[in-house]
Amino acid sequence: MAENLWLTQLRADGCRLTAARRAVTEVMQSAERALTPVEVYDAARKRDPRLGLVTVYRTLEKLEALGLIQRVHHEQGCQAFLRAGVGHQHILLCERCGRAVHFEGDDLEALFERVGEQTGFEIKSHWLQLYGLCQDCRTGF
Amino acid sequence: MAENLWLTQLRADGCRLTAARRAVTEVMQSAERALTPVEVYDAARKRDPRLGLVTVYRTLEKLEALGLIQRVHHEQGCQAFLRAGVGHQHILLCERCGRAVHFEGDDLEALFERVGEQTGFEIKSHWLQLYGLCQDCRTGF
DNA sequence: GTCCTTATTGAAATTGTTTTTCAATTATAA
DNA sequence: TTATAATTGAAAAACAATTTCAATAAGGAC
Repeated sequence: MAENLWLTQLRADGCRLTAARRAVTEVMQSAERALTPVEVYDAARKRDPRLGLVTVYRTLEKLEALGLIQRVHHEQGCQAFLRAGVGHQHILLCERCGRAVHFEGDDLEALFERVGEQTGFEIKSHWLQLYGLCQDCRTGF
Repeated sequence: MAENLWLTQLRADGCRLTAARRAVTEVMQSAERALTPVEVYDAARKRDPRLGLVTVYRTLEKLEALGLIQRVHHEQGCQAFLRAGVGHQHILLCERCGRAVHFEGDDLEALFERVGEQTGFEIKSHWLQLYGLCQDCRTGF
């Protein structure tokens, strides 16, 4: 019953392990870039051809609720999902191929303090995303 | 012909100044928080009751292209617009009332350098948004 | 001010995305 | 193996955004 971590988590949450959930889970776990629901649908149907788009939406919602995937915001629209980082991590996206990488270690406390003083706001959380060119896309292709 | 800056910019871009554009412009210029196209539509119709939603979409698109408004990304969905900041500014949003404030002066160069080294990416741009509670929402209401 | 040209408009239709409904299916515990 | 309740896919509905097109009106020319 060699289950992977996400399936174990789903089960711990009281979910049944179905072909649909396995397919969506595998797709999301192995994705190198953020995928839209339709992209997930297309990819997952190769593993489970009977899969419906509705189930993809529902499964993504569940995975997001469990913190296993996260939404990625692009210039136009924000309906793409990527496996979540561990702990407090942010995303770095390649502008050319879309590859997504997590990184950590932003130290923005000083910034928050200053902005808080200037604006009167109490800063609660933040959201940082970097864009650039990945190694492959920099060095030709 | 006391035109304000946005209308002057629109005209400079070759646009005609219509009631629809005046209405949408006024709404966006005075908005304290990010508004969705439908919210803009509702507010702008108080100034120009004949305004259609399609025109709101088109006008927002134009204003965004001119850099006068910008998209604001929320947890769920990213179809809200706010007047743009001047120069390199970021947004700080109140989690409770939605009020949006611009701030500047993030110094993230050191972070970019380190992340670039670690990941092999060439960092091109970044995107930062802060969330918190504004003064009013902190001190009761 | 009047006329003319053409950008702009609103309504309707279209397209695309997400959610809801519901009967059939199937994972899982007993 | 059976019972039961979660899960599913298909269809329909709701919602959002875009395209089409004839009517309107802004603004330059006179």
